[in-house]
Amino acid sequence: MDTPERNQIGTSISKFEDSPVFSYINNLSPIKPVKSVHITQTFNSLSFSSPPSVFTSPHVSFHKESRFLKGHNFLDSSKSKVSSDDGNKDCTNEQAITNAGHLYNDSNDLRQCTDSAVSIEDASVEAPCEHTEFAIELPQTLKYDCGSPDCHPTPCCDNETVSVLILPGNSASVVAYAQDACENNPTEGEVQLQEISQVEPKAEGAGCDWESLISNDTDLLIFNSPNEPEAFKGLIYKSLDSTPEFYNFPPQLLQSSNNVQNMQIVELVSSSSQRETEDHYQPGAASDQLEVDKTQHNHANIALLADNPNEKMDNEPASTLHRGMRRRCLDFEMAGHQRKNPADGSSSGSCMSQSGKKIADNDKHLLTIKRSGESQRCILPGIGLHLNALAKTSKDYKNVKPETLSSGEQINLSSSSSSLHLPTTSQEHQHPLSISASSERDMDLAQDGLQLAEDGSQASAYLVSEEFNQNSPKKKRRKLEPAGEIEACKRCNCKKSKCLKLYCECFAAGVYCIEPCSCQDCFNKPIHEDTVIATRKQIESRNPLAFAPKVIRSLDSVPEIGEESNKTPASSRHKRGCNCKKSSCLKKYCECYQGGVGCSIGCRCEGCKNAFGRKDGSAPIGIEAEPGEETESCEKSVVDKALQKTKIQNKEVDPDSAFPATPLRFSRQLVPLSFSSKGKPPRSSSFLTTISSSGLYTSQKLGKPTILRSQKFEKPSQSVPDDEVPEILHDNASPIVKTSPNSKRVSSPQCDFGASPSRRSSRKLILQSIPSFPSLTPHH
DNA sequence: GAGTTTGAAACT
DNA sequence: CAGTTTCAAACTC
Repeated sequence: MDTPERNQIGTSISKFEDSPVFSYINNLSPIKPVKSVHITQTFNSLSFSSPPSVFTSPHVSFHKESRFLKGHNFLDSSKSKVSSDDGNKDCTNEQAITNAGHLYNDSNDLRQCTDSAVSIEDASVEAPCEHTEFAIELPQTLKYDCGSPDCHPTPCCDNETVSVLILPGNSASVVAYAQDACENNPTEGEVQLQEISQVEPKAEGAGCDWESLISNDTDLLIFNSPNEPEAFKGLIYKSLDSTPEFYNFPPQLLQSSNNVQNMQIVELVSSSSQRETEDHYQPGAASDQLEVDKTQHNHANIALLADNPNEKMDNEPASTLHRGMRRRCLDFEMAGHQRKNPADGSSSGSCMSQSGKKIADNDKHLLTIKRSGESQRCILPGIGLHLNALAKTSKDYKNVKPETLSSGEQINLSSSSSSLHLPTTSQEHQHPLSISASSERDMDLAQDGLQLAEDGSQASAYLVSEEFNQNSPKKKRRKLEPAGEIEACKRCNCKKSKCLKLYCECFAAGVYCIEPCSCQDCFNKPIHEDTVIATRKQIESRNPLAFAPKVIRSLDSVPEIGEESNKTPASSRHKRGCNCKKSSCLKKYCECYQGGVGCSIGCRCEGCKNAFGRKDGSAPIGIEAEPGEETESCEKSVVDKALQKTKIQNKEVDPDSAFPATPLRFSRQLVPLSFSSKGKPPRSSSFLTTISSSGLYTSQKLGKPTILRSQKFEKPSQSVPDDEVPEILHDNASPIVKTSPNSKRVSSPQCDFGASPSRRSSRKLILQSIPSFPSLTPHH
């Protein structure tokens, strides 16, 4: 009860407190609001803390991603469930999505959000695995400004709130619920139904998976109290400022969540604006209302998206997090009850309507989140969606996209082109089936979700879009997004591999091919999910690390999402090492170079001149350090820049110097976590976090987080490159200053990681006098 | 945009 | 494990 949350939450909480649920939660609540921590940090901590459970393949960076994925999942799930027609919803969805995707990017997102001024009032979701009902309530106000007339000018973002709703549950329950609502309130109910219908298909199966996923993923805050009918499945409080809290949930809770049939939800944010919205919003009432109201008023806020407190939060009281309330249905039958409940008169109707709205809102929240991410868009270029995530996300995205599109912010979502792709909200609505399908995926998504989120920005979007497309032909294909995103969307151009081999960047990255792909006879699509998975498994059977990120970064690298999180430890290396003979490791032909890492002993390259670090151990040329630091995504961006520079500079000077440090940063923000399996940054945008492919797939279909986890765990190596680290790290560890031929001094990437940003700054220092090869390098 | 180069992936 | 082939990205023009 005493939880700090209250303080933060403020008034909203008070209501909440009144509710038994609240008290219950409090009792349980392990959750503690995390305050100060930056979101990015949170992620980091989170992600790092746990190995990339999601992926089989070891990805160092994944940890972070994984969590994001979860977030996505939630979002997705919510989306799926909620397809909202309302433009408002769209907005929310967008936000939510953005949020999810941008956990890392928080700062950016927040900024954007503020700009966008999206406010999400509430989201209450009920997800029933069994019965869980997913009611998302959105206050009318939710509509925030997206441009919809209804929307309040108040910028949600300002208030910031990003709320993410996670809905696990079976869609069925939701549907029923909707139906009830319809009965009660035909108009509202219909709308809801529509939305719900979309969701329905998935829901049932998914719900359970979700839970498991969520629980597994841990990152998610979900927990259910089986006992309580209405028990919250999960509440997450989070102050925007403090992102991290999510993870704070006690394990117990998490576990409990597994048991729980219901899903949880979450989220959100809140800001004064939200509150305002809430105020506007008046819950219909009725039995359900309580829940709804709670949700509305007391939104469970999830810090998931937490934005950088610095940026946005500061403005906002932040404190408030909406609480997501979920009803829980102990029994499937219960679900039916719930359905009835909603149906119950006004309440149901109102609830329904509300719920429906809420759902939509939830999505919106997601969207809103995305918005925040918008800023990120650009940044995010790389978010890669894993197939798993994609599947889910796609669905979710679908929902979201539309909304986002409506808001227009979506477009921004960078790379997330996915969002862009998102065709339109309409699609979502149109394709309930897809949603159902998504449900499974969603489950998986929970795991992958993080990735999605990360990748999400870009890849995910793509994937999603694809899925949507495939799944729902009806749907309007993704609205093209802003041109900017398109870049991120770049994909493969496979002609003979059917995109089922590692030749295919998409496949290798664990994502489905998307429209942007120019591939022929592509099987790497959700439609061929089975094939993809089977193929993937085969490949993994041969090489368990086949889908692991090619560039392994030392744990140190774990950077905070925020700023330096990107910093890759100096130890970062290419998984297998390159075998370059003619490119001197100075071109993207070289995977090491492409990945922004120096060549290591493991490389068999000839005439290595890798600017990031030579095989011989010679210190990488100044530039190196930076690139290494960045995540793959970042790397790509960095690399690209570096390459460009190198091209320019190299012509004159050694390529080594070519890489600029700055780009990395930039990229980082965009895609902090992600790193493509290949490390193919090339695509710039796609940094999908590589999720272990296996994990993804498994998660997708199976929706069994556990399995995935196990898999993931199996591959320790990926998770931590410690092995590699030693040499490199050591080198890096010591802040080595390298001078680029250009005369720039560069600290080794490691330095960046380990070191504070200050180092970076130091990098820029130019030391012409210093020999290109720093004696510093410990290596021979 | 076509053609070439390159090196990873896949195959033997 | 080594050698060869296939493949698609990266690169050049």
